[in-house]
Amino acid sequence: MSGRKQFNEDEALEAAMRAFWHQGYEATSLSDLEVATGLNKSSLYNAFESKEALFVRCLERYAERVAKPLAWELKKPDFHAAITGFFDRLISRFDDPSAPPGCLATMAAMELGQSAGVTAGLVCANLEAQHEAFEARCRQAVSDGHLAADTDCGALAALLVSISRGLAVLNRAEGNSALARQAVAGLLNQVTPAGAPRPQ
Amino acid sequence: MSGRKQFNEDEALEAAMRAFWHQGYEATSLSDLEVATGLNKSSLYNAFESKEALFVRCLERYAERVAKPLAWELKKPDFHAAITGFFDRLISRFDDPSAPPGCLATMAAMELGQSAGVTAGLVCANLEAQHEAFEARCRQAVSDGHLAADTDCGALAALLVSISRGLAVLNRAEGNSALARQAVAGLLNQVTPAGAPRPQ
DNA sequence: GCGGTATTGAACCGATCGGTTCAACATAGT
DNA sequence: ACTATGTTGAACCGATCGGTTCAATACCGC
Repeated sequence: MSGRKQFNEDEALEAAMRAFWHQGYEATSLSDLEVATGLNKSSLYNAFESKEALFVRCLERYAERVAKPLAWELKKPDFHAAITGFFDRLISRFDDPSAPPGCLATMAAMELGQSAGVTAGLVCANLEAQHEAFEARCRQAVSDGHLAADTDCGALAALLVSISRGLAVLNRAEGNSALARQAVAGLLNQVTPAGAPRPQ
Repeated sequence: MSGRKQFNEDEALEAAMRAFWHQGYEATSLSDLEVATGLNKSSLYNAFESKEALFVRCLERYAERVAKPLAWELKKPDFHAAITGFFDRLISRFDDPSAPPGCLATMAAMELGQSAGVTAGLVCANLEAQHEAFEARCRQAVSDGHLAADTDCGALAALLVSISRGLAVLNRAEGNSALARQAVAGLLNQVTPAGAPRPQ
């Protein structure tokens, strides 16, 4: 009941998430996490069971605090505005110098691959969630008349997932958002041209 | 002059490349490389200067032996066939169980980020090369009348780069090519519908 | 067989890894 | 002030890391 209760778990998680986001899972050592969180190794081990367990918490936090707000853009009633909003917001995160480059979930996907374990499962679930969000939005666009009735929503959604992950790769590699910006421009030209319903 | 000359450098490089491709740069230890190449640690250090130098050689080999043949598909005279050929061939590599999942260059891009060093430069150069190859092909399609005259070829090329890297992420994460296949189908539906010249 | 060389195995280096333990410490409630 | 509790620092564990060295070995051309 009594005793000291300081040390904000939320702040620690945020700091750890950013550390992992900067350097990847393996490259981030417990020492790095100590520095990032300002916590002692013992405290870290005490609060979170292990490095992997901490990383899982960080991935969950990332999905909740970073990925989900992006998906909110898809709620816009106009399909073109929704897609534009999503990718514009993604690009502006790339431009934010306070945000680490790339995407934590994408880094984890490449690093951990399909290795057994909780993390790999989370990575796949994250991918699936993004796919379903896009697919649901595309289906809505079809019933709204913003997309042709015969649109393969699953395929289009997979394409959008692929693009968003590819953008993260581009941003991670070159550090700026130049190429990613071009890619988004290309996307908006080709896939969802302004003026809503696609011809033909 | 005389002496022994066995130990095929080409085979060693191939094996090392596949090892890096499977596990990433950091996660592949010298011991792993010993097992993969069948060479002694001393031999590796003797033939290639260091682990990083070996990795650079592997990246160069990857660009030459894996990436370049993919780009050859772009030489097909019909634009739609060229793009289809590129991505179909990429997908079939994902289906090849003898090929490691994902893409070595993309893994390196995520892992090494924009960290200083030779490798980071190579990764960016690789990205730029792919972008230029796509852009040149798009320009040709414009002059062939396969793409609208006002097409932003740089943007479209960046989009295609982004998609191809995103596909590697998808394949890496889920191990199969299901989602990647869907994404390519979406791409072919939206960006380069069969029947050549895009409407409008 | 002989000489010379490519290759090997093994030992070793300092450093770091994730994980664990525990005594010392600081603090908030009583 | 006392005590219970959260936190800290430091030492330690076994293991592995990339890198280096060197004597022993296997093999080729002669």
